[in-house]
Amino acid sequence: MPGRYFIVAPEEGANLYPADFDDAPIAAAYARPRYNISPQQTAPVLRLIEGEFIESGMRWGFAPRWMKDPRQAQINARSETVFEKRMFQHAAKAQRCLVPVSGWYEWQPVDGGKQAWAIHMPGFAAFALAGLWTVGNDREGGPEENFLTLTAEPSEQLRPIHHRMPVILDADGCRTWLDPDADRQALQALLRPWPGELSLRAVSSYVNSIRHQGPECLEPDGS
DNA sequence: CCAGACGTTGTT
DNA sequence: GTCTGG
DNA sequence: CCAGACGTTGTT
DNA sequence: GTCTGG
Repeated sequence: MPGRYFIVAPEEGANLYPADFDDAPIAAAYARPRYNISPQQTAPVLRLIEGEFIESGMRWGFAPRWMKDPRQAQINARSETVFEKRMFQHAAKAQRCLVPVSGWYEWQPVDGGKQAWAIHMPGFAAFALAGLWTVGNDREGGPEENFLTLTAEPSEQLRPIHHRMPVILDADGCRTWLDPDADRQALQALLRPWPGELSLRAVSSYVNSIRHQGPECLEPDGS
C-alpha cells in the first residue's frame, strides 16, 4: 500500500521534515484536512524544481504520456525494483517527490470481513512518503502531472496487518530523496521499512466509501 | 531490425 | 467474477 | 484502496 | 520514452 491516506493538522506542529526546508510549501500541503484520499484524486506533492522547493496538486496514479490506456496507471511502485523497471526508471532518476501525509489506511482481512486501520506517527506528526511524479494525459489529452508512492516490506510492527507498507522518509531521507545529485546507492538505502514505532488505530468501515470525506473516517472503531 | 510491453496488490 | 470510477 | 457496475433496443 | 523478446 497505501491505497488510501489522510492529511490532518499535526498536534503542536510536530513533523519529520527537515528543519531547514522552506515551511510554506509544507504548510500549504497540510492547510486543508483530507481524511480519505483515494487513487485518482488530486493531492498535494512536494518537490524541487530548479532548486526551488514547491507544493503542487497532482493526480494519484502514475501514467506517463506514452501510456495511452489510463487503466494502466500505477498508484504504487515496488521500491526493490523501481530503478530497473522501464516504467519507473526515468522518474526514479529525475522526478522524485515527497508525498505529504499524516498517515494511511490499511484493510486487514479478518474472519468474515476486513478491519480498517489508520496508521500514523505518535501525535499525528506530519511526514513524507517517497514518491515519483510524471506528466501524463488529462481527459482531453493535455498534459497533467501525476504521482505514485513507493512500497517496501512491512516493519515487524505492521507485519500482522499487511505484507507491504509505504516508504517513509525522515528528515535526512527527505533531503536525499529530493537531491537531484544523489546517487542510486544513497537513494536505495532510504527505501526500507520504517524502523520506528507507529500508532495504530482501528477505525470503522465508514472510511471504506470514498463518498465519506469527513473526520469520522479517523474516529476509533466503536465495535 | 521492429513489435510490443511497460505494474501492483491481493487472492487463489 | 472482473473492471471501472472515485 | 473499496464500492459499484456490469446492457440493449427502441422510443422520447 | 526505453527496454525486451523474437
